[in-house]
Amino acid sequence: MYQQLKHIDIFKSLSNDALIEISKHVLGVTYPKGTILIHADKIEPYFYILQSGVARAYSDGENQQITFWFGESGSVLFSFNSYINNKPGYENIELLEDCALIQIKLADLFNLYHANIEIANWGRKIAEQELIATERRLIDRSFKGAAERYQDFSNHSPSLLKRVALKHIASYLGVTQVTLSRIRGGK
Amino acid sequence: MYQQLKHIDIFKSLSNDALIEISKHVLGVTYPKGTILIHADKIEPYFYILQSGVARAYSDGENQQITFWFGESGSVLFSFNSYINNKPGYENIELLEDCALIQIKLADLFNLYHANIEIANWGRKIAEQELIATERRLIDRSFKGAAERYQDFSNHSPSLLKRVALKHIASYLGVTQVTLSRIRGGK
DNA sequence: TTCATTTTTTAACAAATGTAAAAGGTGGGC
DNA sequence: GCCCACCTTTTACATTTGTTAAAAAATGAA
Repeated sequence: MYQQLKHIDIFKSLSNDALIEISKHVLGVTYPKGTILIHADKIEPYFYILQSGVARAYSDGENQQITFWFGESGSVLFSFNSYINNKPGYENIELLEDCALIQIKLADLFNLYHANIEIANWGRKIAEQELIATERRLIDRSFKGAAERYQDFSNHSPSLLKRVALKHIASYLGVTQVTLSRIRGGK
Repeated sequence: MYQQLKHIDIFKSLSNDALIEISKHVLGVTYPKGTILIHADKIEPYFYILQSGVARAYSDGENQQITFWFGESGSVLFSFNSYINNKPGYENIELLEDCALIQIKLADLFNLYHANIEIANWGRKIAEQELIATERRLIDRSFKGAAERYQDFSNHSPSLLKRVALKHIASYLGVTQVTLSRIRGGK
């Protein structure tokens, strides 16, 4: 397992010693397209790193589903509220393709955080990177119109644009599917 | 300084030993209303904890300012991109009242993160809490209408509603001042 | 292929929000 | 107290986006 982790981007900042510690607790898993890996309103005990495939996080509203996150190879994938507050989360995570993932129990990860200072700081940086990306998206919702957000998305994530249904991209961008269709049609 | 930190909420999860370590590097400071404590496009070298007063973070657009964060007593206050990536940030932070703050150099804080595992995990939790709050706001922008976002804001932050100019609250909620005025008028 | 299902686009209309300008309100400094 | 600057509300109109429904296009399984 150690040999495998070594080549994954997110682990590249770690020393060999730290990586060996982590590798004792991880498992490679695969799930088919359509799997709901994380369920809303449940405490989900695993943390995943996506190695191949695409996933989305969404919440259910009264008459709509809002997709608010996409993951591709290299993304970390977990129930925010389970991970952070040990409480049931608000998001479902669905695999949009067959996926290969690295799996680690939250309990094991927390033990590592409290036993190994290098891993604790690695975990800190993961949260910080997610934070800055999320805040940028929030700000963009105010500054940029829907058309510009769509352009940015196509520029930064051309592969998601090809692989993910437009209805999911529409809600990710904060518009209805009809509006996204209008934007794409250039009207 | 240690005696002072002891009574601040954000430090309450720390052991005495860790708090003593931190207290060696912090300084209590005060700044008047109107001070721009953090400047966009600069690497800002300090991390602050707000003890009294109110602050806002905003970015400048072409013909508007977007406020995307408010801080009250207990909030942490720093340039995200300086702190996380050691690069110039995108936000200005303005004090909306006279403020008392605890100040610590980022360089010192990072040294503490790498020297003390308890402080490293404390820093991890700070980022995680900001992350979950920011993601919730992003999701609420899709699920809730402007009127409901305003209601939530008044319920959760009645004191901000009293102390902060409505034009700042409007952009925080993602609407124009005219729309906010309409919502408040019940129309 | 063909059929059934799902996704995407289009259309017509309704609702929400934005823009610009004016009027009213508020508070600080002289 | 008065004036000035700034903040908030109001009005009228323009624009964007949403809603609903239907048609067209794409997808996938037998």
